[in-house]
Amino acid sequence: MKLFAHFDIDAFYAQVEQLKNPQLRGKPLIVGGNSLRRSVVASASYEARVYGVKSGMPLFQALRLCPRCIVVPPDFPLYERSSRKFYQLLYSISPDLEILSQDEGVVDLSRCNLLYGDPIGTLRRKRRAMVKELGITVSLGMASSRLTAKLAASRAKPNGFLYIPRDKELEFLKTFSLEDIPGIGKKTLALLKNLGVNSVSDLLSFSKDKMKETLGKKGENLLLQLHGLDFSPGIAYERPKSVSRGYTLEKDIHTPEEARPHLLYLSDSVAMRLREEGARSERVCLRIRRADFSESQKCLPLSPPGNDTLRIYQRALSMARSLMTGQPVRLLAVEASSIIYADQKLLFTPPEERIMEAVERIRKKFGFSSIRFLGEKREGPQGVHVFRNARKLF
DNA sequence: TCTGGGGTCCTAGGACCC
DNA sequence: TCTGGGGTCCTAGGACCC
Repeated sequence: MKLFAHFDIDAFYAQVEQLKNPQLRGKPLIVGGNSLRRSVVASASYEARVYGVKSGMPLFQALRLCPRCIVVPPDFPLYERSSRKFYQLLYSISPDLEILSQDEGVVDLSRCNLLYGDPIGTLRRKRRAMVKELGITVSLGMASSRLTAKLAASRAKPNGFLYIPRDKELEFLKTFSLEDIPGIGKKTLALLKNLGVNSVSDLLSFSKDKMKETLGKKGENLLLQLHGLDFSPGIAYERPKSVSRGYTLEKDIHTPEEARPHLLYLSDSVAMRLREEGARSERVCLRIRRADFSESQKCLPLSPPGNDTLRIYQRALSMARSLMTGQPVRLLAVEASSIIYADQKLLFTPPEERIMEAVERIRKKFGFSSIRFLGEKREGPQGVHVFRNARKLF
């Protein structure tokens, strides 16, 4: 029998911050970006959600709803460590595991019949043990399909458990609105409404061919998943296919010259991440977002494939020269894609990489900021100090 | 006071080759 | 003269997710 257990950490970043700093516990907390003016809520504690604060909401708007909310900048390396612990606990349940994000994973229990006589009861206990072990709460949804298990976990939040038996699944799915279904975003929702599909019930009775015709492969897959007919194999872990770094600038810029220090910083961050992963990239892309929120992207091959800061930077700068044509630009992002890992052998090592190996050794010994590229913008868009005066602004 | 950052997957169109 | 058909690769852009 098919059975999936979908684990989802509640308000992940906010909970980790509250675990780190006990003074934040029980308080309305927002984890959010580096700039008060131009960032959004990355995660909000349940105490903050009471005020209507949601992730993705602009920070200034969230603080208007909840002036007594405490804002903490994100500490990604810390969340990374929590994630790894979470993954290990999932893996100990079964290696038939798919990691979906930093705070979500689904275990396929279909082959665990002999191991767990009563999988529902066992997993329920395992969730409680996991909460104790991690020090943060996790919700668990169980069902015979991935999609239903995920929705069950979302319904169980926070700190809950929900199992949907096979014969109750369709009924359960119909209690959700279309926009709650993963894969249905703004655009798809509008398309569906145009077709007269206004509810999950409507969608369930829609023909597969018609879905394929209007929404392509995605629509077809969505329908299969809703009917519990998704047989794609789970994948425990895949190495990243692309690595990118980008940020919104504190102030709009207009020329490639102004972009230079940012591009050098972003290129260096991307290159460092590639080296940490033992990876090289065959393609460098630059993405810009203009003040009107329109975006453009350009890519250039990196031949031979590499992970050195300077060659990535040179390409980013040359693309900036063709992309930036005078309009105000608010975001810059550098991406390395078409990644080759060290175990996929290269014919020879480009000389630039030997320089980077030396840089790496210096940084290891004397710290990251001990060596920097000339003209590089070392800080992100802005420091953290702004939050101390946040309340004065409202 | 407009609207983050880091990813994945899919599609459409053009170039190129036989 | 008046111009095929199919496969593959590359690039740009769009939609979506947490």
